[in-house]
Order: sequence, then structure tokens, then C-alpha cells
Amino acid sequence: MRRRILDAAKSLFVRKGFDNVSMRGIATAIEYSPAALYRYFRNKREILTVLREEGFERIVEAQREGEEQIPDPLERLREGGRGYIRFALHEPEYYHLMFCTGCHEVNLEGACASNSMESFNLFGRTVTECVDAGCFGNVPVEAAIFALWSALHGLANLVHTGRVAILSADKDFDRLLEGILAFSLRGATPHPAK
Amino acid sequence: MRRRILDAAKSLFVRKGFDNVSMRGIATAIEYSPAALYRYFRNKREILTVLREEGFERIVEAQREGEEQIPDPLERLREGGRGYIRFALHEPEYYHLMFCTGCHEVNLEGACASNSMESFNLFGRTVTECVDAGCFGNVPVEAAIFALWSALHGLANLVHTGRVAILSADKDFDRLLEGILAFSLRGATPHPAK
DNA sequence: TCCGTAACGTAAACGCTGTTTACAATGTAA
DNA sequence: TTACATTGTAAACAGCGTTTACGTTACGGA
Repeated sequence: MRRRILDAAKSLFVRKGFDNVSMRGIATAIEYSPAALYRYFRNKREILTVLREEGFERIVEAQREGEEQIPDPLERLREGGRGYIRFALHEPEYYHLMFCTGCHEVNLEGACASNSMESFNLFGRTVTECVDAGCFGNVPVEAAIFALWSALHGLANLVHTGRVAILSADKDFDRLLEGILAFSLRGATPHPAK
Repeated sequence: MRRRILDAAKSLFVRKGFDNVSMRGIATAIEYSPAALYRYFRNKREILTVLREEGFERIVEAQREGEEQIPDPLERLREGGRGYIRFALHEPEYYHLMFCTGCHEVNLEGACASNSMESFNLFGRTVTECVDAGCFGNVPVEAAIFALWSALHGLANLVHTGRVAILSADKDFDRLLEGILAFSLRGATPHPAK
């Protein structure tokens, strides 16, 4: 039952956006009464929170896959970046659900045990590997993590809000993206130990 | 009159957040009827749009000031970054108004002639100066602009949503910020021409 | 088999929202 | 003074998230 509510809500949220979906709408989609939803979720926001968590689960899975298949941390970083931007570009509503809806209500308590935290940790570990391997020279690890995370997060956001969209339809977008990634990772040497 | 509505709305939006302010609330704040507001603004969103535009005006002013007072483009970039992050950190509601509220409704038509576009252009020009001066070596200008813009935008967003807030209360935040800026601008040589 | 209880579901209502409509008052120009 | 545009309003509309009070069903123990 919970599952049916979540699926209907996800479909509606992704299609019409969080604010344009009402509890009544979700209820009629699964032929239930609006009040019934409150047996399974405290409120509308909780439905979003659960879905968001599921979204992060997908990202974490992709990250783990990358960790297995791409041994070089620097190349893994680059490929992860590509995937993340692709996600923001091709699943805008899903992205919006996860990163833009109710920005202020990011619950750190919940997030500490969550996939979003796990995703960040995986990213941080990859950057740490790069730094330890000397890819960026002698830089503080923490600064490198936040700087690269910011860059990626910011680019995804800009693409999502359409502020880099002037080019996103263009086939040159891929080249620009590669250029941006190259700049963000500029000066990095792939295999300094060899 | 328009001004009075805008001021009341700004004060309320900044204090309570866009969604927690109703047209009725704005109206009673200036002792008007809710319907009267619609003589001056098509709808609630339009009030937000105008206020957002004003916010960008402030940012553009700060940028112009920097352009006058800091001749070195690289140092200007760094100082601009500091200012931007400070803005996101110390005026969270204002920031939210400008960058997070109704992300999807960023109107490119309106934005093309707007301060937000002007702000981006100023930023782009500064980066271009840096690239032309050879600060980053031989890199494509456009990629550099978007990469640095993304990094700054992303960091502000992360700070704002509290995902770097674990440290923002800490006095070490300043050091971390400097580290992040340093990393983002790593390898840049201040005055290569000299 | 019967009963008590817990779980599941609902109709109706509450108090709110953004917005529109119909209408009155006012100021201004001819 | 008359005509008209401007400025304001009360009341209503349709919708919202959520709560309340009340049925209905399922099931374990006597």
C-alpha cells in the first residue's frame, strides 16, 4: 500500500512538480480517499522525503558501480561528474525533487544516516584517493573535496535551472562539458606514482 | 504604492519565507485589501520576480565596486567569491528568494535584459581578463567561466542549504573557505605579465 | 462461534490559500 | 456638471493540507 502511494506520488511529482500535486490528486490516482494517505505518511512532505531518499539510493548505486569498474580515481571522478550532469539534464523533475524542492528543510539528523550522506562520503573518498596519489599536488584534502563537490553541484544546478541551457540543446554542449570538467581538474596528473 | 507593497513583501518574504507569506498577509501588513495588490502586480510570483531583480541589483553594485577598487582580476575574483559566500551565509532568506524559490520559473526572456545577466557578464569579463593575462595557462575561456561560476554558485548553495554548515559556525570556516577558493583557483599566477 | 480490538478506509469539515468578480468611491479632464 | 479612468473593497470561487468522527473489515482468543 505504502508502495502504491509512493509510486503514484513519484509519477505525479516527476510529471507535474511537487507543488502542483495535491494530496487529493495522489489519492484519486490510486482511487483512495485523501485522508487515507495520512495513515501511511505524516504529511505531504514525508512522501517527498522518502522519494528523495530513493533517488539518492540510485545515485549511490551508480557511484558504487563506478568504484568497481574504474580503478583510477581521477578518471572515476571525471566519469562520475559526467553522469551527475547527465542526470540533472535528462531527469530534471527527479533532480528538482531531490535538490531544489524545499531546500531549507534539509534535515541533517535524517541525512546523517542517509544515502545523501553516503553519496557524499563516496565522493569524498574518491577525491581523497586523488589527493593521496598526488594528483593535485600538495593541497588540503578537505578543501579539495568541498571545492570539487561545489563545482559539480553548482554546474548541475546551473544546467538544471537552464542557465547553461543556451547550449544544452546544441551538440556542442558535450564539448563544453568536457572543457568545464577539464578546467575543474586542471593540472591533475593521472598516474603520478607510475 | 507599488513601493510600499514591495517593501512589505520583502520584509515578510525575508523573515518568513516565500511560501509562508500570503497575499492576505501582505495586504494586512500595509492595511490594504488583498484584491488591491492585483492592481499593481499580476500575481504573487511577480512580486517575487521584482524583488529578486532588486537583489541582483545589489550584487551587481558590489561587483562594479570591486571592478573599480581591485585592478588585479585574479584578486578581484577571489574577493568577489568571498563576498558571494558571505551573502549566502549571512542573508539566507534573501539568497533563498533569489536562487532557490521557484527555480524552474527562471524566465530567460526577462533575464536577458536583467541584472542577473549583467552580473554574469561582469563575472565572465573578470574571468576573461584572467585567462587573457595567462593566469590559468592555455585554457578555453568559456569553459573557465562556466567552471568557476559553477564552483562559486555550488559552494554558495551548499553553504546555504547547510551542507557545509557543520563548520560554518566554527571559526575554522574562514580557513576552509580560503582553502576552497585557493583550490578552485589553484595554479593561477597573479601577475604573469610582470 | 462469538466477541473485543486493532487496522483500514472515508465523508465532511476546518481554516487556510491565490485569485476573480462586481461594485463603490474618488479624482480629473472636458 | 458631466464623463471617465483610477483606486479601493467585500464577497465569493475553487482549491489546498490536514483533522475529526465515524464506519467497516480482519483477526486472535475465549
